[in-house]
Amino acid sequence: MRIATWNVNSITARLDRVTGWCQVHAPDVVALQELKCTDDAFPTMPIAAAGYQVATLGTGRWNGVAVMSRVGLDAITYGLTQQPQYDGVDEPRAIGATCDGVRIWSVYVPNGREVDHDHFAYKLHWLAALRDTIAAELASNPDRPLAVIGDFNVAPTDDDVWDIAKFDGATHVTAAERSALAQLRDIGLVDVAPRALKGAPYTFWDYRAAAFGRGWGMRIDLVYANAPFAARVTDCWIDREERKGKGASDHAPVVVDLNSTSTE
DNA sequence: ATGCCCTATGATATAGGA
Repeated sequence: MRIATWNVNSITARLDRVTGWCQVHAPDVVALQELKCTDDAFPTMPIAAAGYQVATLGTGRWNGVAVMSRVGLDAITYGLTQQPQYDGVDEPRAIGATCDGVRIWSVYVPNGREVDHDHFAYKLHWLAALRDTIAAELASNPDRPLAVIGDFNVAPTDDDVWDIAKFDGATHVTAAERSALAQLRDIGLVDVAPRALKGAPYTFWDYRAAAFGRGWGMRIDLVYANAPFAARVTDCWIDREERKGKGASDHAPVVVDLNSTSTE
């Protein structure tokens, strides 16, 4: 079973890239982030033509998440339990679905903007709500494979950015954000380490300053898996090829391959 | 080395990205 996560930075702008990538790599499940469109505007028909059912949560120009699946799409959950609002708005940043017995959460964690910004406090609250939501699912269904995948907007370690000295005082690398990730791991999730096909294992390169060509990347798109999921992982890798060329998202897909349970 | 930004919007600038 092949599962991918990809911040596409607009599904309508990236539609041909997404369907083309699916043709080449044949994922069974794809978690999308930053749809930047409403549910009504989501290109459901082209995605269906590519062979995928899809569950979406999108409200417009910002945020938006989805799960695409060609192996079933059940028990869809929209948003987190007690998800905090930002500026009075329930933002579309999390969607859960069960695909062939595997529980998948596609998440787009708030950016935080600046450490002294309201958005940063919102980011930490949002991560706490994510922890609580997933902890409840793990408690009620401990043997079911589960993974939270998506754009976490946190680099877990200093090695996950191209130059930690450049991040002094910046978001994405603070102790508070990394502590929130640690609390997520404490409920029984592990960070499934991706294999870089070339260079460092980054998943994001800013559009500005030719960051990709310079290797100025970050690993912020993560696979957080429970033990039953992690036990089935045969490979995890980052498709940096997809970051190249005109019309690329600023994030590369992260792919995780699982073995089958048919021999059990 | 895959190049000095990209996207959506009540657009002709702006917010947001990280």
